[in-house]
Amino acid sequence: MANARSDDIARQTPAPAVEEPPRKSDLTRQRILDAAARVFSERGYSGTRLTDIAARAGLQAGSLYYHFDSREKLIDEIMHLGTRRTHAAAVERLAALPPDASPLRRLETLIENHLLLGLEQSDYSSASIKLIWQVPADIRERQLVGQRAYGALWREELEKARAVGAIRPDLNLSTVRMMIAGALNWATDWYKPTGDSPTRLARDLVEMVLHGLARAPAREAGPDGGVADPPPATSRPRR
Amino acid sequence: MANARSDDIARQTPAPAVEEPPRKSDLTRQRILDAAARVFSERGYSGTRLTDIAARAGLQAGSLYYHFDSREKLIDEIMHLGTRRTHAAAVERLAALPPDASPLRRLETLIENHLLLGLEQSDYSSASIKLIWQVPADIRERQLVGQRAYGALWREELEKARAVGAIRPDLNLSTVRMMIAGALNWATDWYKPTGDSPTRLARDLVEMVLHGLARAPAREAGPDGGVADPPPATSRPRR
DNA sequence: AACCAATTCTAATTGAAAGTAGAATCTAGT
DNA sequence: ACTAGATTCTACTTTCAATTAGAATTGGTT
Repeated sequence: MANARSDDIARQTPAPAVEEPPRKSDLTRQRILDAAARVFSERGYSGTRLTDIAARAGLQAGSLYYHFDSREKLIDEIMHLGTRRTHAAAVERLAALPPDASPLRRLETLIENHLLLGLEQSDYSSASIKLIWQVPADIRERQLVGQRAYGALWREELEKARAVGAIRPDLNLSTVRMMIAGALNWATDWYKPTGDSPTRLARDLVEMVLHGLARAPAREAGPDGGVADPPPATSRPRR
Repeated sequence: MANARSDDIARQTPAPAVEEPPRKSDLTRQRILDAAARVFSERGYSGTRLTDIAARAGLQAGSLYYHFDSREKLIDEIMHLGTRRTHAAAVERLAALPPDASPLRRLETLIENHLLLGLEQSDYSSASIKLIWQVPADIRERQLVGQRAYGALWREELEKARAVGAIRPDLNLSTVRMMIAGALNWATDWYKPTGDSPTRLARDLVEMVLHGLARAPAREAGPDGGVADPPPATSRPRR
C-alpha cells in the first residue's frame, strides 16, 4: 500500500508544517511523478507501461507500489496536477497584466499560456491535455470535474469580453470555448519542434482565434485605449 | 487466416467484376466493419475489445479472425475507410457548389462536411478522427500517410482563397489548417447530442473560423458576386 | 553493532484480452 | 441425400502488463 503522505486528503489540504518533517522518500515520489508525466505525455495512455516510468525514475516497477496504489491513481494525480498547474499559471499571468489591459489582451494571454505550457513548458500540463481523451471514461470523468475551475476562468473572460462588446455577440460561448480548446489541444499533438517556434505558433493562433472573435480590426473594440490587437506585423504570405 | 478478398491489394484496386462473384461472407465482413467502426468511435481505442465488436456483429470473438488477420488490421481498415469517406464526401460537396462559389463558401463547405460527418453521419469518419491520436504510433503513421490526400485538398482550397485575397495573408497556412482540424476534431469528442444541433454547431464554427480568416466583412472578398458569407442571422447573444 | 522502520528489490501471481486449432455447421452444386 | 468448401463456434493457449508477497537492503538511532 502507498505511504500515508500520498493520500487524497493530504493532496487537498497540505498538512501543517509543524508535525510533518519532510520524509526523504518524498523525493522519490516526486521523481516518479516527474517521470510519469514525461512518459505519459510522450507515449500516451496505452503506450505507457509502469516499467517505463519506473526505469526513468531509477526504480524497479514493483517499487512504484510503495508510493502509489495503482497505475490509475498515478495517472489521476499527474493529470490533476497538470490542470491545476495550467490554471494557476493562467491566473498568475492574468494578474501580471496591467489593470487596464483590454479583454482581448486577456484572452490572448489565456491562449498563449495554455499553448506554451502544453507545448513545451510542462510535462504535467501536456500530459493532462493529451491524456484527457485517451483515458478510460471513469478517469476522464474525474478529471473533467477538476477542470471545471479552469473552464470557468475561460468562460468568465469570454463573457467579460462580450459584455464590453469586444467580441461578437452572436456565437454560443460554450462552442467558442470548446473550439479554442480544440485548436490549442490539438496543437500539442501535431506540433513538431522542427517547425515554427511555439511563440510563433502562439502568435498565429492568437491572431486567428481573436480575429474570429474580434470585431473588424478597423474600428476600436472596447472602451479601453486600444492597446491590444495591433494590426498584423507583416503581410508577406508565409509558406 | 483472413480470406483472400480482404487483402490490401484488393482494397486498393477493386477487382474486375467479371471473375469475382460476390461471396456471401462479404456481408459478414461488412457487418464486422460497421460494428467495429461504431464501437471504436464510441469507446475509443483502448476501450474496445474484440468481444464487443463481435457481439455487435452477431459473432463469436474468435470468428473475427476468419475475416481479419488481427485487431490491428481491422483498425487500419476502419480508419482508412473513414478518411477516404470524409475525403470523398468533401470532393463531392465541393463539386456540387455552383462554379462561381466564392473561396470562402468553399472553405465553409469543407468545414461543414468534416464536422457533420464526424459528429453524426459516419461511424467511420468519427472513428478515424477520434482514433488518430489514441492509436499506437505505428498505426498512426500509416494513417497519416492516407490522410495526405485529404490534407492536400484543404491546403489547395486555403491557398486558392489566399491567392484571391479572401483570407488574411499573414498566417502560416499549415498552422491554420491544423488549428481548424483541431477545433473540428475536438468537437467529435465533447459534442453531446443534447446541446446545439450539429447544424447549429457547424454554423457557429464556420462563423468563428472564417471570421478569423476572412477580411473584415465590410468589403467584398473576391471577384464573385458576394453570394457567400452573409452577416450573422441574429445578433442576440446566446447562452 | 544491533535494531527498527522505511524503502526497494526479486520473483511470483493474476487477469484480461488477443490470437489459434480443430470440431461443428452451414450452403451450394450435383 | 451427399460432398466439398466456406463459415462459424468452442475451448484452449499465449502474451503482456499490472499487481502482490515477502525477502533484502538502507539509514538513522540508540
